[in-house]
Amino acid sequence: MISKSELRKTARTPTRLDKVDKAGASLSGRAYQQIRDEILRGDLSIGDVLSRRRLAKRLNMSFLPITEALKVLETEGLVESRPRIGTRVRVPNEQDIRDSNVIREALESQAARLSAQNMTAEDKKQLRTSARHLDQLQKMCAREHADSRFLFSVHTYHMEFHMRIAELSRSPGLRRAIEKEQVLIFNWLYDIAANQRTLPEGFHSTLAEALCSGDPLVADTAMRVHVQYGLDQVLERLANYDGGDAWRLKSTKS
Amino acid sequence: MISKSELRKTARTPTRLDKVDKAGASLSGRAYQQIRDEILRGDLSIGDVLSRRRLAKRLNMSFLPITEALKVLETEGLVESRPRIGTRVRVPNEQDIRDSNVIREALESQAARLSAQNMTAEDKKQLRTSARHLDQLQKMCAREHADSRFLFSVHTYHMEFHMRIAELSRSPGLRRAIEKEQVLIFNWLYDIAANQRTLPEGFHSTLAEALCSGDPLVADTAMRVHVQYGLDQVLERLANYDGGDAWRLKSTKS
DNA sequence: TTAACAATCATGATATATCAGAGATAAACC
DNA sequence: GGTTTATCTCTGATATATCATGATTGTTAA
Repeated sequence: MISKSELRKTARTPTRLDKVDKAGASLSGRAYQQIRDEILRGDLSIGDVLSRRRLAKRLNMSFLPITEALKVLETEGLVESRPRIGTRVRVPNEQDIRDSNVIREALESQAARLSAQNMTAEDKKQLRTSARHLDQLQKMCAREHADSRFLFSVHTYHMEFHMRIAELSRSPGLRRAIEKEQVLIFNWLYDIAANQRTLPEGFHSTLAEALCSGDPLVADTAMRVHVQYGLDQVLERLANYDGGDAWRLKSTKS
Repeated sequence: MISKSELRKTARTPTRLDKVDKAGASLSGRAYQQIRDEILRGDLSIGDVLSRRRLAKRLNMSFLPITEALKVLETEGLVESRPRIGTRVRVPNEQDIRDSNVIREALESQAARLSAQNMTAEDKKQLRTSARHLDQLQKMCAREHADSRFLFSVHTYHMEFHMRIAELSRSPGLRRAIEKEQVLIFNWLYDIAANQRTLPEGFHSTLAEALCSGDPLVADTAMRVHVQYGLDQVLERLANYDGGDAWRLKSTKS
């Protein structure tokens, strides 16, 4: 059994929402961070309309910084905008999910290759521990219906596990790319596949072992299996989610 | 021997600079395209300073659309900006090149895998032809000192060859990602390794054959070899290129 | 001659104001 | 009652103006 404090202890790298960056320097940077966080936290869900003016009022700035922030978020694929109509949190279609998974497979298998070559004994020990914890946590999720708060924290832990591997590749650029792609599918998966699917026994431990083997090809293959798993379930759930062309008349809370 | 008209004929997909998109609709979209093209064409080279006001005057618009365009180009990694100091075409360091290559390897090997599975007989035939042409063209470049106009067109042809493979993966998202990464390193490589290095005999034909084999793993490996080749030479040339902290006092032509 | 300093200039960041287009709404017409 | 149309409000897009800050340059004092 794992307590929450223990959970935090293993995840030492603050690699997710809580990066302050130099982006906080400018107003547009702060707006970017704020909106991004709210999307990632789920405060804004898929399809929610983002009014520049309302956001400006809420964040205490003119809507020019907001516009820039949304522009960036749009190029990152987190929101979508149609001229003179509106901006909303992006609603992905099946192809988007598929593509995202293809790219994720490419990037993370590359990270697996590099990590397998670069890991120290200490790295391996930590990764094995994380994997074991994660497997236990997810088994708990599958068994009883945990509250969404707990589900979220497990999801966060899962994400950090993958980001750890990305870091072990020792390629900052690759890490950034993976983080971006993770972020992209983050809210999609989290929103749609809210109740975790059941995973094979020792799902992450197996992956960790493959990485620790030191063989790039083995690591690559294991990661591909890992990423591919469960794509179909997600797609199936997505099918029930519409939100296609309804742009206005949504919850216009922000 | 290959004529230029023949060269065009084989490259049927207009997948590069000349995309008009819906980006041309808005002023900021047009600005984005224009500036991007000029960087890619080499009219603006690495380190060149981009004054928003001058650009605004030159493109006949206020500098707000320019600002948005540069913001997007910045998130794409084509330009870099320091608050209240200036904006310039991005000057990559060694790590940037390395990372870019790692990502490119990941994405393109993935494309190779998928392509190997998806290609029709017709696709294979066309790809083989393109590869043969490309090999011939590059051999010509290596032999005599061709003019930069010709070098550029060969480089373009090379890029289109890779984009063809990206398209054969049948994953629009992957294609987009590859194009973006290609664009990123495009001007770097073109500027720095202006005179082509000599390539192994039948460099691209070998790759094409691997793809046509239909085996994902073979295709993957071949693509990795292809991408990796010559990275060191590029890095060596980059070392001679400084431009580190000199922000102002550059050619302030735009 | 050189080092410190101050004025000036250019830059990006931001605010405010205005514009044009798309949807929604409701009145008017058949 | 159902359909059309006019208007009204919302949106993002753009222009202009102003601000704070870093860079440059010219001046002055040692």
